[in-house]
Amino acid sequence: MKTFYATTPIYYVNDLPHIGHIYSTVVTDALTRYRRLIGEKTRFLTGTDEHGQNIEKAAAAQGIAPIELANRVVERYHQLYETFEIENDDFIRTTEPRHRRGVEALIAKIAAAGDFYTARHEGWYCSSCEAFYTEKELDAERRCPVHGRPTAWESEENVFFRLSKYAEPLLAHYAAHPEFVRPETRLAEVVSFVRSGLNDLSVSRSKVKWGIPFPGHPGHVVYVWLDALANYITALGYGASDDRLYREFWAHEDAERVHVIGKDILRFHAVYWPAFLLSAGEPLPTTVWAHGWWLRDAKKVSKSVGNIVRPDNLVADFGADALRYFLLREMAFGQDASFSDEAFLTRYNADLANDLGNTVSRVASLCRQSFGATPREVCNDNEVLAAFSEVERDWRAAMADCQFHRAIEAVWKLLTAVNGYVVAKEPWKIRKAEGSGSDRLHRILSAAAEGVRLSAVMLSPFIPASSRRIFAAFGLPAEDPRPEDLAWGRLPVSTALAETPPLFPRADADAYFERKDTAMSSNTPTPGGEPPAALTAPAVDESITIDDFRRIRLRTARILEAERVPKSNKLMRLQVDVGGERRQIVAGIAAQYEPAALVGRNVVVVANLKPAKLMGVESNGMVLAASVGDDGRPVLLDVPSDVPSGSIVK
RNA sequence: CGCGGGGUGGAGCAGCCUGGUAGCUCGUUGGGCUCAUAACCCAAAGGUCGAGGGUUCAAAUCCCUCCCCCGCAACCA
Repeated sequence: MKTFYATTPIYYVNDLPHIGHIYSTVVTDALTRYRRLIGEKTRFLTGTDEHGQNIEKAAAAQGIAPIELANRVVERYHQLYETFEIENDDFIRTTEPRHRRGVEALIAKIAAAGDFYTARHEGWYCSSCEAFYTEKELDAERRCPVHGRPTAWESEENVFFRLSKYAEPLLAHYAAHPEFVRPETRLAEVVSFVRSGLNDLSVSRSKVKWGIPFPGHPGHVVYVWLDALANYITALGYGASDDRLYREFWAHEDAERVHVIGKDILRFHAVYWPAFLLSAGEPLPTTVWAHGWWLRDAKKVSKSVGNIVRPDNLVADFGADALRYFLLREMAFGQDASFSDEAFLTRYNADLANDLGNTVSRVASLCRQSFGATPREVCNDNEVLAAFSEVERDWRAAMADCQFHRAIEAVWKLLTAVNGYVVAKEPWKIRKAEGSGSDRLHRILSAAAEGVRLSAVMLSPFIPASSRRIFAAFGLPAEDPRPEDLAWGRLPVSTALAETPPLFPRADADAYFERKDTAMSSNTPTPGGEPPAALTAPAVDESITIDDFRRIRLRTARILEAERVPKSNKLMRLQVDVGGERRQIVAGIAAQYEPAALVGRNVVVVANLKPAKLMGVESNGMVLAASVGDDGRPVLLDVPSDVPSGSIVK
């Protein structure tokens, strides 16, 4: 039997859930719900990645054990999944014994294939990346290119995986299975990366303690990615005595295996992971689907807190389905999209309130007013039925290619067809002219109602809770639909209908933003109650004591010289006089100020800031400036010219 | 040559791989309907598809060059 297995990435517990995590999870949920709806046997896995030095450190900083930190974040995820009705079949945590056992089994197989060897690994190590860098990759200060943090020379005996051996087999696999990476542009990236040559991969760490001990190498733990990627099969019982799920959903010729990921972790999923599996002699995933990123529309959204409406507020005010809908509809799956509150409100009102919600209430209320029930028969010959056949075909085609936005668009065509049909047939006039016993009236309203019901069926993977409410509005049980419900003519006949509240009450966008403004700036709680805890960062007490403040030495200073730092957009090199002492300060004001206009100005500087190099220029302090407007444009603070330089500011 | 994404009617986007009437949503204008959440339906206006060159019978789409914008990073100490 054909089976379908979908996974999200496992989320690093270093970070609280955000829009990106929600998106990956909602997408995978929608995909799995769809496959189940068309009659496939599905399984949906998500979970958390809990090992690594970063977790170790974050936990230490909070004075708790790593597992305790993980437990807290996992709890957030569970709350989040409940809010969004995520129907995962399993939730794996890499700290679970079943995972460790599976990783050990995978490592045993790779070892048996002769693909591990030990060697000395030396290099400049960044503890934030948990990665080594070559001299070339670092700057003059030997700082890590990712974090800009200092690296340290480390030398350790490591286990290496013969990744280089799999370059050719991987390329052969990509060529034979163009669907292995989607969208296609991403496959091209992967191919070019592998063509450029693969280095063997260090897969053990001795610096890290918080991880799975590497079998046969005391003092070493398994490299986080080898550990993490294995979750996709360890959760199926790989390496356990009962591995039925693994055989059914992974190692089966009719098993489809899809990893939904963000494009930032493509390399790990499309190169390392299949190489591990090839080595172990296990089947590869069918498809790695790399989606784009949600960008924040910087132009329109103010960075000051007042104007930002966060997703948790949106959920509190409009419901999780509204956000699910927005995420799936707004992003062309695979590409980047931007998230803005204006776009959300527009989608909400135009699509959910006006089209979907209004159509449901329009048709339901026509039935209720005419018969107090659903029509007494189902009409099998009408324009809505014709539209449905076409829409269902488009919907399936779009979903087969994970084009959620197109699938949704298709369903909207059916809603438009229903509305057009109702306008053309004018059932309210028929009721007046012929009464509620009219055959014509029953047939017309049955066609309209059946169109709405089928829209709800096709939308159920995306907005499950709303679909159930629509079913209830038409006298059906408020349950997720089953494959047989995806056919014309399943509307119950002559079933009493009760009045139902609007599905998506129309929102007044202007009032909404205004209210949010006030709520935020006056620091009062949101009227809708507490936002879901899962989306809220823990409160931090940001007050400092007077002693903290005294540690900052603020002084007035006079600018003696100013010149732009070569090849820099923002940096200005200043020579200032601080009470007789001359020092060089670099400031990010070159875009706003002309050097000549700065000379002779009196400013405030932080005199005891640790020196730093910016674009290779040393800076011994910081010039204070107000941050103005959305883009934080710096405006220097002026000091009256009669204040002597070097005066204390407090 | 830092990495990546993008430039398509007023706004936001799809189409580009697999050349052949430029499509969707919002907005605007006019009309229709009054069952429905001031919702719905119909129609119209509005585009040198960033610029230039090339390939071709034919280019938004393929090739080359250039310009501009946005993330991230480098540089906001």
